[in-house]
Amino acid sequence: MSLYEILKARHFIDDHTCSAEVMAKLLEKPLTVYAGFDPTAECLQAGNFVTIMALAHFQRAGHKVIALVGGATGMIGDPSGRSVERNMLTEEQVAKNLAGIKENLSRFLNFDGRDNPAILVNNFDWYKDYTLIPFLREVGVLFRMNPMLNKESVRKRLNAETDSMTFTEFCYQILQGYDFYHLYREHNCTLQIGGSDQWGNITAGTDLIRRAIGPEVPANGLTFPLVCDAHGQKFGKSAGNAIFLNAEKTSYYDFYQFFLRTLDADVVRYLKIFTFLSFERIAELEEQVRTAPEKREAQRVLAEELTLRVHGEKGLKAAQAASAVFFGGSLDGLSAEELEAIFKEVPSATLEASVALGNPVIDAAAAGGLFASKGEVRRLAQQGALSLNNTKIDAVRVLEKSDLIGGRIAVLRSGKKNYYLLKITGA
RNA sequence: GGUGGUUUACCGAAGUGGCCAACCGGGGCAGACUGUAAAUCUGCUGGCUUACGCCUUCCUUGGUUCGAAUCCAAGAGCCACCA
Repeated sequence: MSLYEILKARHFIDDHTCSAEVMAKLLEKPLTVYAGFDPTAECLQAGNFVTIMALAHFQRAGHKVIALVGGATGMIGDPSGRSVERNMLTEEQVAKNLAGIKENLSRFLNFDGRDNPAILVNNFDWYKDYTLIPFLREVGVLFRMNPMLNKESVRKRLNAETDSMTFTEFCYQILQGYDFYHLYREHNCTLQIGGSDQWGNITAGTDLIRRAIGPEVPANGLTFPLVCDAHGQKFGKSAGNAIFLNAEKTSYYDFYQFFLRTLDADVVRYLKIFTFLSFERIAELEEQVRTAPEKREAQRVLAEELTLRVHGEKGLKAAQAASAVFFGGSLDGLSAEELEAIFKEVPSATLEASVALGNPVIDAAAAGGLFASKGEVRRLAQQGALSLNNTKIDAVRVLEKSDLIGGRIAVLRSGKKNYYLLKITGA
């Protein structure tokens, strides 16, 4: 299978700046290709997976890949929404984020190999000493207002009733366009890939290169569809929070569970996009989704593949152990130590025995700061949503010494899957 | 700089002197049903010693009034058009 066919079959192709035939042909010969990442955090998110996997497919096919981290563009950013505030990242912070992102990427891309290693660049390196007047004289003159204004992202904002656009945001496309040009000159990079929302920024780059070098330069762009779930929600968010690749920000358990909860309607597509599993294996799993959906075998494979790749054997084991307890039901026979290990990432509160014991459980839960307010805990209890050590309790249930496992721990649960640990000292 | 508009809870959006802790929709949380689904139904969604009680809320500050999200004044933010 050619790279183009693979990308097509795995849902990585949305559009390209040339015809499909030309693009397919271009991909047959080794190219240098790049994609950009925002360095706003010290690690990447599940939302970056599509881009990462696309780069990985390119590298596997023998192309040279460049991951560009937008240390400069990230500072001015694309501040959609109301809060125009963008943190000016310090140089140290960018350096730190850069290292974290490289670590994340290295799970998918090969940076070290002797043959065809991927490289990581930071666009701050070529902007930090580029001052305004030279930039305007050398680069600014190559941009025309009309195409800039006609970009969909700009037009939409100009016509919007709210959220008008600042000059800074408007200039974003110039910088991203220049990035491509810079990489073309430095690394002979002739292809930029990105999500379909990057189309305007990518064409800004191809246009700039053509204008600066000439029409014969084969600079091209390729976009992939934005991944959404069957509800139309953007992929990579759980309860409004992004799924991060660092265990400190998203626990092994949450990471694993996020993929385990994939909808039937999405899971096959996700397997194609987010794993390297063969098409035969995916077809098998697809068959299982059809015949035995309640087993959720495809979801399990998806969660295992990704957890293993991102968090390794250890992370996968921890996630599965926690999942077994959370959904297996019983806490019987587990020691306080084991519980602490399994519930390591779960919110916990430490309370004095003198204040906690003999008083309603809901008081302890509220006092520990595990819930927004006491009213909320009471409400949950009244709705029958609260469990103590996996047994439902009501609002007046008092915390007894006999509730403490190992004399110091009680497991509190609200709803089906929200666990909290109450640690009692001095009992 | 000028003119007009706008500002209500997580988001959207009603409310234009008392019946307002504020209709409704979305979102979220929870319960039933389930496959840790989906769909559906139901309840909840400012705080408090659960209280037909109290407290803090409708951009801010001040005012009018027995009484203000609602009226007045000043200010701030945002948007549009014009310069």
